[in-house]
Parts: sequence; C-alpha cells; structure tokens
Amino acid sequence: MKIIFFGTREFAAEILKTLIESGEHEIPAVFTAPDRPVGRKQEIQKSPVKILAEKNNIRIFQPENLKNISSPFIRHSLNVVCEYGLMIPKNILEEPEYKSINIHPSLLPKYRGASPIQTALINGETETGVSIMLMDEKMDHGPVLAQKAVKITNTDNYATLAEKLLKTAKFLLLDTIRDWVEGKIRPEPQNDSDATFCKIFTREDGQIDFNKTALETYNQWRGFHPWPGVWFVWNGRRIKLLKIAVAADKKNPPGEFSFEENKLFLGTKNGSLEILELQTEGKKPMNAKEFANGISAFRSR
RNA sequence: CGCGGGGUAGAGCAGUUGGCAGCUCGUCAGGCCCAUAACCUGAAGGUCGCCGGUUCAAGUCCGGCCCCCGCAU
Repeated sequence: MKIIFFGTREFAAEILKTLIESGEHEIPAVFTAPDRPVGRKQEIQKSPVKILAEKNNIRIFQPENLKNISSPFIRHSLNVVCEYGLMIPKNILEEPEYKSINIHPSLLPKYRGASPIQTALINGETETGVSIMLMDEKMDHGPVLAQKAVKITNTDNYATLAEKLLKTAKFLLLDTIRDWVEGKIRPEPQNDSDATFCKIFTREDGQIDFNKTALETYNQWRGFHPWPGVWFVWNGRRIKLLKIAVAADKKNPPGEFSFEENKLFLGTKNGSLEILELQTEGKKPMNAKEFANGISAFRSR
C-alpha cells in the first residue's frame, strides 16, 4: 500500500523505519519539519526522519506550514503521522482512501499533546501506553483504532520509557494498519471528559523547585533525562544533575549540599536526594566525589 | 561573527594589588592493625592549553590562535 509519512524526531524515524522494513508498504513521500539552525555554532541540522528518508531515496517535503498546500499530488491510500510538529489541515487528512492515522505514546484520552512521555513520568504514573487513532482536526482527539498499555517502573526515565513505548508501537503498527484497511476495526471515540493535556517543555522547565519533595524532584528528573535535564543555580553557577536517587532518610535544608561517607546529598522540601553524577556549567560531567574534592567546605575533616 | 563559562599534577579545585605553584582525592613506598577503601609518615607527579607582547619579574596584564562546556532543542 502507498503511504505518505509525516514525522520529525527519532521516535518518528523509528516508526518510518518499521514501515519501510515491513516490505508491505511503499513510501512515495515524507513530510518533515524544516531544517533549523541548532547547536552551539548554529549549524543547520536535518531531522532524523529526513536523514532516514534520504537514505531510502524517498521524496522529502519540508513546508513551513501546510495551510497553502492544496491536495497531495501523489496518489496514495493512507497518511501515517507521528511527531510531525505541524498542524495538518483537514483536506489533507481526509484525502487518502483510508484517511490518516496517528501514533501517540499515551493511553488516550489521557496525555494529549506534545510531551506525553515526559509528563507521565513527572506525574509519577505507573502505567502509560501507545494509542493509534484516526486523525481529525483537533489535536489527539480522533477515535482510537488500537491501544496497548505499558508498565512504568520506578527506575524508568525518558530514554528507557520511550524505548519501551517504541517497541510497543512497532508491535501494534503493521497489524493495526492491516486490520483497519480490511475493515476489521471499529474506531472507538474518545471520552473527551477524561482528557488531559501536556505542554511543550523547554529547558527552563528543568529547573528544580525546592518547594517540592524529593520524590517529585526525582520524577521530574526521570521525565527530563536525558533531555533537557534538571538543574539549579548554585553559587551563581548552573549545576545539572545527571544521575540522582531519592534519599528520604536524609534531611538537608532545601537547596543545600552535604557530603557524608563519600555520598553527596542535596536537600529538598521534604527529604534529600543523593547526587551520583552532576555537571557544573563549563565543566565536564563528574561524580559526587570529584565534585566534593573541589569544594573547600567538604575537604578537611 | 547568536549569548555565556572555562583550560593550573592522574581527577576535582584555589592561586589576593604581577613577587619561590598550592589544597583535597588518587597513585607509589613505609608504618600501625587480626584486618581495611580507615589512621600515621614520607615520596613521585607541572613546558600553569598554544604563540607572541608588556615587565627586573607573568598562572596573574595585553593581542592572536586551539580545544572543552552551559544556554538558546
């Protein structure tokens, strides 16, 4: 079947890869977000989807928006959308025979929006999942075709959870497309009154709030690891926490360090965090002991 | 030329108004101990990122270059 794919980031690129490698589908074109200047030197960076599409000689379209694109000019049967980043107008969504499906890493109607994986972790959820739905003009609103739950362990972070969800998405995708096309699935409308939404995060959202508990901060770290990371300002310098654990029995004052028995602790509103690895602005990542060696207050005994 | 921080012993840091290059950890040797990552004593380990300039004297001041990192995804 001919499918046009819409997507941008790594997760989307893996979904595209699944479609390509299935051998069941042909991808005549890919839509991906425009290349943007990124990085310290403002270098233009291609999206992971674009890189994969180039490798497979797929036609690439990168419009700034889709408002003025009339009808897709390539005959195809289905649109598959995943992490595209731009709104797709209704005429494009409904043009193919089997319409447009979207892969969303949450159990819809929960966690509609841009950051379902991070937000589920930050909220301390123990379960999330993958939903495949038919798209309509509202964000993550259309009827669900398939859904599968995924357990969240208390050591999962963004990277590990995304990996689990990706596996589940890959597992669901091809069968769902097949069943949908063959008319075996009846789309299940979402219950809008149960819907929750999540925002787009920026690096500023990684700032630690010392009015929150150790567990809340740990969940924030899990959601933001490895990107954008959690941090706070200490002695006028930004410190990024790379690896932490909850140390509820310790009671440092909020925002203050202590160093005991080769362990570094940081106080929150309620309980402390053990800091296993951190990075100060302008420095390379270091472990707790290396950091403590450089702090005069922790030196002599 | 997007904004900012930094390069001093193997690691992490200090180094005042230019004036003998230091601290903590680690490493090595010896000691103590039933024993130890603990404790005691001692030692090794540096062209202070590179090049040039100012100066009686530069880690420190000036100019250029290289490299690393944080933020703006």
